[in-house]
Amino acid sequence: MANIQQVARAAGVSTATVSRYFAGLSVRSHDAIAHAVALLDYTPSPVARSLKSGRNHAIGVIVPDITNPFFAALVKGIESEARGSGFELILGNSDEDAAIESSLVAAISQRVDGMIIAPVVEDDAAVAGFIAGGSPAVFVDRDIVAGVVGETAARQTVDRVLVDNAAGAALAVEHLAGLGHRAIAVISGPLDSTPGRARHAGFLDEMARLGLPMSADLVRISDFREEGGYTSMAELVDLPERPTAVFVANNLMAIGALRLLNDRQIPVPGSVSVIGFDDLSFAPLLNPPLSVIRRPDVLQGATAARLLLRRLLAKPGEEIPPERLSLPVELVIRGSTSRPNPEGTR
Amino acid sequence: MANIQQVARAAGVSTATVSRYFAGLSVRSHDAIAHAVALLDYTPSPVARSLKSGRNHAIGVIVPDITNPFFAALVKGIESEARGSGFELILGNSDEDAAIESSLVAAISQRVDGMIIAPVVEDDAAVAGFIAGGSPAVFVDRDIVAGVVGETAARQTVDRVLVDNAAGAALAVEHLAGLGHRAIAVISGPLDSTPGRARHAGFLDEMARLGLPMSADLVRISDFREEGGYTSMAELVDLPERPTAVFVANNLMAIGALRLLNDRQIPVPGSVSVIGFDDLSFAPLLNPPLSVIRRPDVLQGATAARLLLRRLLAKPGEEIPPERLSLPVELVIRGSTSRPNPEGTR
DNA sequence: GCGCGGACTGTAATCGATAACAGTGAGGTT
DNA sequence: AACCTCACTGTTATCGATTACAGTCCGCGC
Repeated sequence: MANIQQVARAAGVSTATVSRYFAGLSVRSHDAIAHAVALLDYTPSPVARSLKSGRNHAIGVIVPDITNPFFAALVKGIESEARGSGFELILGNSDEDAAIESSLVAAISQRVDGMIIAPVVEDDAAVAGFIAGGSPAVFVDRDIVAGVVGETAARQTVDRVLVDNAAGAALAVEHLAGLGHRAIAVISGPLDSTPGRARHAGFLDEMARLGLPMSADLVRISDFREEGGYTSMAELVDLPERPTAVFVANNLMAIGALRLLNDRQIPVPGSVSVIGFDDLSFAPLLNPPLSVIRRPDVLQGATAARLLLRRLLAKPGEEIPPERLSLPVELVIRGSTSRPNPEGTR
Repeated sequence: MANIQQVARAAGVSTATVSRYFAGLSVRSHDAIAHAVALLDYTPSPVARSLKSGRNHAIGVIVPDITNPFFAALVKGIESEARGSGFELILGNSDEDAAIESSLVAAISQRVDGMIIAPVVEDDAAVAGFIAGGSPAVFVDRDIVAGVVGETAARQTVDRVLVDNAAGAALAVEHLAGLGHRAIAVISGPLDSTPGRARHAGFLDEMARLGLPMSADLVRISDFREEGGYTSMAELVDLPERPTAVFVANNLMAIGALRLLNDRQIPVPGSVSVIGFDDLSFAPLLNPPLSVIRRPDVLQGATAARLLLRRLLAKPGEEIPPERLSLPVELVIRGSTSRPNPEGTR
């Protein structure tokens, strides 16, 4: 690849003039430079530009699992928003592992101008360091909790794009209770994650508000993975008093739960109603079609990207107060939830 | 972030010595430097290193649609392979659009050392330029065809990781024919893509080999998207002589096709058998469970990454002959395929 | 004591671009 | 004619690291 010196020589000007040409300033030798550029197929080196300017024109995106359709949709939303602005995406997949997440953040923090992070846990020193270093970040599905490393810095320059997890969980409980269910179980995600905790709390609060009984047996804390949903559901159906309905706190665990019910040939919703959190494009085609709490996934990514780009494109000195957005969720009723079967639970 | 000068000053040595310290050479002031580095929290700037060395320690990954579970799995495979080697991933989503793909390649080609591309079409000048510039690339699902821009350069330095598309299509036909189907339709992808063409040809060849009748009505050329599968299936079921089985050449179109059948309440496989290409984690849970031709998706990504890294890590001057790997596919029989219903097609 | 080799070190050029600064020359004004 | 202004241009330092080259210093052998 040609460099600016070769172009300058070919056009008979200095490198400064070529640089100005690319900055859009008016230049006497405009045509000669254009000709030399075309001839040599020259593009300014982004690396050299980065070094000089301190800006990378790249944003880091860290997700726990790109094969989870929700995160894929999130990345798609981010991508479409970033592309137009000339920012590249550097992607990291943390595999739901906090240590990997940490090392990913450390590895890319000098190559990006900002990050969008859907964190595994809420306390990550590498993320805190990135933010403390003055770089902007946007948290997806992670609120800022007190007493955590880097909390102070985060309150100032970190935007958050959340969904109303608690309301979603409440919506699910309300729906099931409205159908007549009383013995409602929950398969929750890790409680040290924002969505895990918020959905769990939303579930319990709504159960209490409706005066529904809640036994410890009916509460399973799992891991947001398909296998976790599978084994948790196995534990629930083996209970002496099997629940008539289950709220599963994310999409992968819901798939795992359905798979267990399928394997055991337990009719859904005949014997157990199931409702998940996070929609799936193929949810209507499942057997039975899965009722879910849906959130705007692509939009959540696009919003995160927009908040980040707003900071990155701000004029120096411009103060931008951190945003905390909460996107609405909705109940999508399909075939996996129905009235409880009066003939008993088996 | 501190720079090498500050570290050098703090340790009382020159920048060259600090640089050598990081290169692992033996240095008298080892401890003083280590101390200064820890104190200042210094990490060498990857941008400055890139500029000096000409290597970016990044690989570009371009996929048509990250929300397609196959590509998500592919990226996961690439990611896990790249992480260990200290290479970052720069991701681009082309949205199945050749022009976007082109501009993505152009935008990142100076920021990466190599690319893994799952191309939309087979002829892309930007990709050809990247390769002609001496950078290695790996094609996923795209063979090198004669007469295309950059063909010559590509033959020398481009590895390919394919799957045996034709064999997969033949396997599907064989399965359906074995069940007794004769009127078998196909919903193919774009014929200017390698998998589109190879699966299409594999289908037609096997139909001919088995002596099964083939009418133009039964051949639909679509676009590998869910909506395309939906509309193509609508055309097929409206045919006066409705086929008893359909081979759908990718996963998203298969979902679309199932959705149409679902919407029209056409029993599967009672009225029409359906078999897809590319498995889905939730395929067993669909209604009915979808029979598919399966390929090793994560492995395909990991393999592509390994081939690319092998070139990137090679000693200068080392000649590496280009590989063309074809991974095996397998038939997964589930509930969406059965014997044709003798009572007719409706 | 002198010279030599080996181990380490500092100086300075370099990668490719940008931008502050100091010209340069054409055109207009007095 | 002298001078000023304006629009553009070239020279050069700079971003942060690496590395060729040219030392420096120490211990050892003669």
